[in-house]
Order: sequence, then C-alpha cells, then structure tokens
Amino acid sequence: MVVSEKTSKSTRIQRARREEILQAALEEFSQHGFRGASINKIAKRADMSTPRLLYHFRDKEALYRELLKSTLLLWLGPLQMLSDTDEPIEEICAYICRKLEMSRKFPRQSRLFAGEIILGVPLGQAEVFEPLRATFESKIDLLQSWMKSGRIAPVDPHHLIYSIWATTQHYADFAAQIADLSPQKMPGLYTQAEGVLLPMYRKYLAVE
Amino acid sequence: MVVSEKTSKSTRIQRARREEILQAALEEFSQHGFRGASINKIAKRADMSTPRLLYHFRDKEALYRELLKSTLLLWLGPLQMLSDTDEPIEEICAYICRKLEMSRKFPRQSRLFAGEIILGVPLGQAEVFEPLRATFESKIDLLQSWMKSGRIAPVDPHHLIYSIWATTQHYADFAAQIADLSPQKMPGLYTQAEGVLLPMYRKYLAVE
DNA sequence: ACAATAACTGACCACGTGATCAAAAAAATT
DNA sequence: AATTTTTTTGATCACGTGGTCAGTTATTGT
Repeated sequence: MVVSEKTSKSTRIQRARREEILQAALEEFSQHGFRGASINKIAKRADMSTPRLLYHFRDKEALYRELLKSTLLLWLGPLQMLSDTDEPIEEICAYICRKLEMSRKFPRQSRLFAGEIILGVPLGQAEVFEPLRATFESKIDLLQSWMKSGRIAPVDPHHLIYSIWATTQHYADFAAQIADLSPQKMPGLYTQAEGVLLPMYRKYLAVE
Repeated sequence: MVVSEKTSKSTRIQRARREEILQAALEEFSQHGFRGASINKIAKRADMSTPRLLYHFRDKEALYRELLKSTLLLWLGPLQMLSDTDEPIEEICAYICRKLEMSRKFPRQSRLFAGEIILGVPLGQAEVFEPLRATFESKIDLLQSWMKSGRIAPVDPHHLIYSIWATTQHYADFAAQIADLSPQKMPGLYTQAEGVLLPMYRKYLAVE
C-alpha cells in the first residue's frame, strides 16, 4: 500500500525515513530551488535509492510541499508570539530578536522560504501565503491599536513589518555576501545586528 | 570562426542577437536560478534554436556569467554615487531612494542577484563580490568619517548598509509576498516605502 | 510459525538537458 | 561576380531527470 493514503497510521520506520529524506531535501532545495534540485541527489544525500525515496514521497512536488509547509510554520512562529502588552516597543524588539535567532539557527529554512518567493512560484502562491495572511493581518491590527492609543509612533504598519522581515532575514538569506564583506566572523555578527536594529526601531517607534 | 575569440570586432548582428539572448536569459535565470534555468527554454523565449544560441554564447555558464556581470554593475551604481557632502543624512536618504528605484525599475536583475547569493554559488563567489568589496569598503570609510566628525550618529557602518540593502531590495525580491499581503497595489507601494524608510533612517542617524 | 503487509531493490522508460558537428544559407569582402 | 567569412540549421549525442513496476526481502500481527 502506498504510504500517503493511510494518513493516520504511520509506522515509526516511516517517520524515521521521512525525516531523513526531509533533512536531505532541505539541503538540496534550499541550495538550488525547486527546479534546480534533483530527487536523485536528495536520495544520494539521504543514502538511499531514488525508488526508495519515492516510496515515502509520491513525487518531487509532494516532498517539496511538505518541506515548505513545515518551514512556513517555523517561519510564522515568532510572529504569532507577538501579543498585546503595556510596553509594545519592547514587544516589537523581542520579535526582532526572535527573527534574528531564526536566521541564525535555521538559515537553510530561511533560504528555502526566500527561494520559494523570489523564484517563480512552483506551487500556487496563494497556498503558501494563505496561512500567513490571517496572522499577518491580525498583527497589523494589533500594531494599529498601539498607534491609536499613542503607545508607539504612527507609522504604516505593513511597511514596518516588511522592514523587520527584510533586515532580519537578510542575515540568513545573504549570509554569503555578509560573510564576505564583514571583518567580524559569523557568531558575533548577530550580536552586532541586534546592536544596530534594536536602537533603530526603538528610536523610530518611540513617541516623544 | 567562433564568436568569443575575436573580442574586438563584433558585428552589429552579433550585438543584436546577444542582446536578444541576454534579455531572454534574464527572464529565465531570474525566475529559476542557474541550475533551474534551461538554455533550451531561453532559446525558445528568444525565438531561436538552441545551437543558434550556443553559437553566440559558448555555453550556459558563459551566458549566465555575462548576465551576472552587467547586473552587478547596475547593482553597484547607486552605491558608487554616495559621496562626501555637508549633509550626509540627506546623502544617505538619496542613496535609499536610488536603491528603491532600482528595485522598482529592475526587479528581475535584483532577483537574479539575490538568487546568485542565496542559492549555492555556481561560479566562484569571490569573483562576484570582488568588484563590490572595494567600493563597499571605501563607503564604509566615508560613513566612519561622518561619524567621527559628528555629522551622523555613531553606528556600526557595516550593519547600517546591510539594513539599507535589505529593506530596499526586499521590495523587488519579495514582490510576490508583498503584493499578496498589501492592500495597496504596486505603484503606490514604493512611495509608501519611502515614507517609512526615510524617516526611520533620518531619526536613527540624526545627532541631537 | 505463518500469513499478510510494509519496505525495498534493480531494471527500465520516456523525456529534457547541455552540447557538438557537418553542411547549408546568408553576408561581407574582394 | 566570385570568394571568403559569418551565421544558421537539422541531425545527433551522451547523460541526467522524474518516475514506474514486477519482484524480492523484511517486518508485523496473529
């Protein structure tokens, strides 16, 4: 029987193999994008034959889709944690820190996500962004409420979030460039980044 | 005779065909990265046969390399224009505007460049960043001189530039995401972006 | 222990890939 | 007009791609 049909019962051996495959797939897809990646090479990386891989995942797209799904969840985590508080500026700073930590800890996932958006859309773009939309819009509302009550400076909330995404993800997505141009080596970079970004947003959002 | 050998004499027909090919190649490479792109499809896009394309460019890599070279030059332009002045903050704001305009006018080039850095490095990364390094470091020096003379607030100049790159390029590279999440449609977005970014950097760099 | 099912293998397929080459057509040079 | 050189074509190549399938081995529940 084919794996994907009986969704409920999944053997531990299934879970194990799938995990190995996903690990290898993350490496390949994040390095070459959907079209540039090869399931043969993914199989080789996971130390198994291609048919064996295809026994656990129906096809290339199913594998990619699953990987992207979990990545999106990971990506969304820090944003979901953003919640109402008395000190919204510190809450936003905490969000920035979480995003920076994501870049540091999961650079491949960040690049996979970036690749999916930058490169042409292999699977329907709506499907990818749909779960993001709801969370995003609720947080936009939250920011606006903070602005209306005068707890942070009034700023276009959409672009505020875009700029936070941009600056934080940049350290994972463009790591190669940054590594080449920075005198400091990678570990210290993230502390420096915090040192620049946090004061910037504190100043920007402070209401005098 | 093969085209690439006689570098000096290039027929007008050569220039014309090469331009057509480069145009099609930009489309393909920016959408799928180096490995994901196909010279057959590039040829089809340029409305010619594959051998014909390969008569004008030795191989896939030569085509990609040339495209990337000109893209890097384009990318570098705005940075090179950054020069010493009495009002360094306005100079930096002008740089931000130039970068935003690049994102608006040349999104495919921006994505090509991003793809080259994010995805694994097909050609030597050093080769790509080498011409960037010199300009970058000289501008770092310029920023530091402004800080020492107290004309802008003292901030890590490297990360300052990274953040500008990130926020401005983001609008081209992640256009799909932004288009999906923004209520406003594309033309107005860049004006809004300016409205957010310029005040932010003005506040951040202002010396009270 | 034994049947049933899950997990895996090796051979194989059609197709797209990047690339080559001899020969023909078109342009440029004389 | 004749000749050389540039440009283009069609056929062809070896190879890697995503994917299938019949048959074999391992694992599981009874």
